[in-house]
Amino acid sequence: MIRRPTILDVAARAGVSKSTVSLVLQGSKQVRPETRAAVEQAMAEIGYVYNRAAANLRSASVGLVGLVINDLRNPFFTEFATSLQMALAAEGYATVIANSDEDAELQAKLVGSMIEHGVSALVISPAYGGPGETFDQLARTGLPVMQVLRKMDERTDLFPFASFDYASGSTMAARHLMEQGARNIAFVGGLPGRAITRERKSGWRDTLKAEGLAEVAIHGKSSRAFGMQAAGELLSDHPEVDAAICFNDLVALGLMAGFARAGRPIGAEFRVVGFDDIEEAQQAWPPLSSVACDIAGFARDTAARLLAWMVEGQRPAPELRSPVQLVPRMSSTGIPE
Amino acid sequence: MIRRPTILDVAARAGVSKSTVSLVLQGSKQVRPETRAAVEQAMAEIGYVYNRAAANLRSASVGLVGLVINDLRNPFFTEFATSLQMALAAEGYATVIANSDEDAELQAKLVGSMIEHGVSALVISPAYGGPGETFDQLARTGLPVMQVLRKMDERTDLFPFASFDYASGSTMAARHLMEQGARNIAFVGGLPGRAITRERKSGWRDTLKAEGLAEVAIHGKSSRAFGMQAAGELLSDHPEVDAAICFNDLVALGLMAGFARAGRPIGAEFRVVGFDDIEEAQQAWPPLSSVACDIAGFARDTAARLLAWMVEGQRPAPELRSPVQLVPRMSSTGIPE
DNA sequence: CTTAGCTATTGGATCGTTCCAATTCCAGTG
DNA sequence: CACTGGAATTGGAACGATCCAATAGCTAAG
Repeated sequence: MIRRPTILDVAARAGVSKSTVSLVLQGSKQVRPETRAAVEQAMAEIGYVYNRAAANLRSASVGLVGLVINDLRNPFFTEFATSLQMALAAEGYATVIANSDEDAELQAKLVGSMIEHGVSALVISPAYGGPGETFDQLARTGLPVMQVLRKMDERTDLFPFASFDYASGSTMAARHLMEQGARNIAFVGGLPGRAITRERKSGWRDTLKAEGLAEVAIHGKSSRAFGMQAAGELLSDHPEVDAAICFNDLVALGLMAGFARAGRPIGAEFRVVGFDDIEEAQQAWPPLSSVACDIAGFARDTAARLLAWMVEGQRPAPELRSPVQLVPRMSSTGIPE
Repeated sequence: MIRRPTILDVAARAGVSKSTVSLVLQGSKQVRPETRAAVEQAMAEIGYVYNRAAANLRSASVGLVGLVINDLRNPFFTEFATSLQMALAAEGYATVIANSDEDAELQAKLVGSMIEHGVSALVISPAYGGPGETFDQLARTGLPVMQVLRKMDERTDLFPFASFDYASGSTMAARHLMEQGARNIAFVGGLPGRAITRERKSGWRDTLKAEGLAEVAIHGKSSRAFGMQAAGELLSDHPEVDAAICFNDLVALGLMAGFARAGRPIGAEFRVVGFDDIEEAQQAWPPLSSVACDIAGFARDTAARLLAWMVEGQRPAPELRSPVQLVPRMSSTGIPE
């Protein structure tokens, strides 16, 4: 295979110096329009492709942002990842998306690989567990790093954290269910002890406590399969429960599928609210009420904050909470749309 | 911010030359164990991080593979992307995942950006339309490029293509539905004219033709929303239809939701088969029959083929088809599991 | 006609690695 | 003790861009 052409080849062909070609590449307005045109034509003719590695070697910044996600298969995270990528692309930054698959070791490798590739910032929704030293090391690089949607369980204060105001969402969901007439509201899903589980439960717990109601909570993985399993558990062990707030929409959808399987309708008899308001929520039957997190907007905000940090050195506040919104649908109101 | 340490700093600290440090980095067994240890300690002490950009500048290969996906939000593609990433990670390659969001222009930009970043190979599930010259240019780079799951609509023969044997899957689905007693089988979803739509329809069409049955096809976007809409259309305009093969599981799930909304049960009265067998298919209610594509296995095969190409220069066959399998579930058999 | 003051262009040094040929080291041999 | 040969180590060139200070080209003023 032949050598890829360099700016020297372009320069020779266009009859200018390499420096001029470099200026053209950088879009400097120093160069005369005719010269620029000649250079551009030469580039097109010999099929020149920019070598970013070489450029970065000399001039620090790479215009590359790393994104490490604990579970890219979860549509909520997929949506975040793609939205962030687009927001950053609009500003001329490329994004490297990687999936740690909840594997802390893999996560450490991915982060390392990204740093080696010279990312100028990192956004991470961390996997739990694993050596916290990964993060110490990361902090020592001085790179802008934001943890989003999930706080790491060690060294939580190393990097600014941005997420949603889940606690209010939880309160809204509980109040809404009680207004609809529900009395025994269970909480389903979420691994116990995790910060995010605590947050998403807190409003529910406070509301129930204020009313002196019993608290039924079934914890587990945040998957559709678990929701289905929990449905069985609720139906057999807690027949008095007449509503559920689910850790996320996947659990809620699984729960609804479980009820459907048992021939029990969702809506007026048993009310369900989820978290995240993924696209599927409104297309399920019955449509699923959910605490909506404007994830695309959140991704844009994250991009803006990250850019402010990278470009102007403006480190964001240590903790940021974006507002959430309850979207009532048939699964909690019983009213078809 | 202070300068990142280089191998020169490491060398100074360890009391060796930069060349020795470089050898250690490359894991050469030329260096004496004691020397290696000293170098490694020095690296740890001053917090050295490898600069891949500089390394790549000198020695072509980057160990970076680009992956461009037309719709990363589709769980099928998400699964493929994450599986491919893991398969490549196991071989020491990093993967850059990008989502073109069916935007050919964005796709061109992403491909360009990846080449600039020096990927040593590219896997692409192309968006439709857009300037075919992007691909000509890509072909001219001589990089190993594989198109997967979808053929680009121009210059289809530029790069090897790997996908599933959808035509057989379609035949299996049609035969299965007829064995279950269905007579009027509709095809729902898929944009008309697209190669993949043709493939997924072909077996259905042939089977119906052989039996002299009428063909009802409703084409449209491959989304849950479209499936829901199509359900209404089927119920009002084609009451004789008693089964449907859907372009993919998302459409099928939308269709089932639409039927549920109308109070029409899925299973014995109306049978549905989807394509892709996404995780949700078995967790939906009723569980969705689907033509299963072992996407994780496919991703592994793709990784292996790509590596053979990259490392040994072994270009894969121009067209590869992985086998598919029909997974009958309640949505087509009517039998609860 | 010279020259100041621009603008447009240029050559050389530089970034942090790898590669290569050359050198040093050292134990073993005659 | 000189010499040999292999292992371990080394210095310098190279990769392809950017950056900077210097220079060439040009216009308008003196």
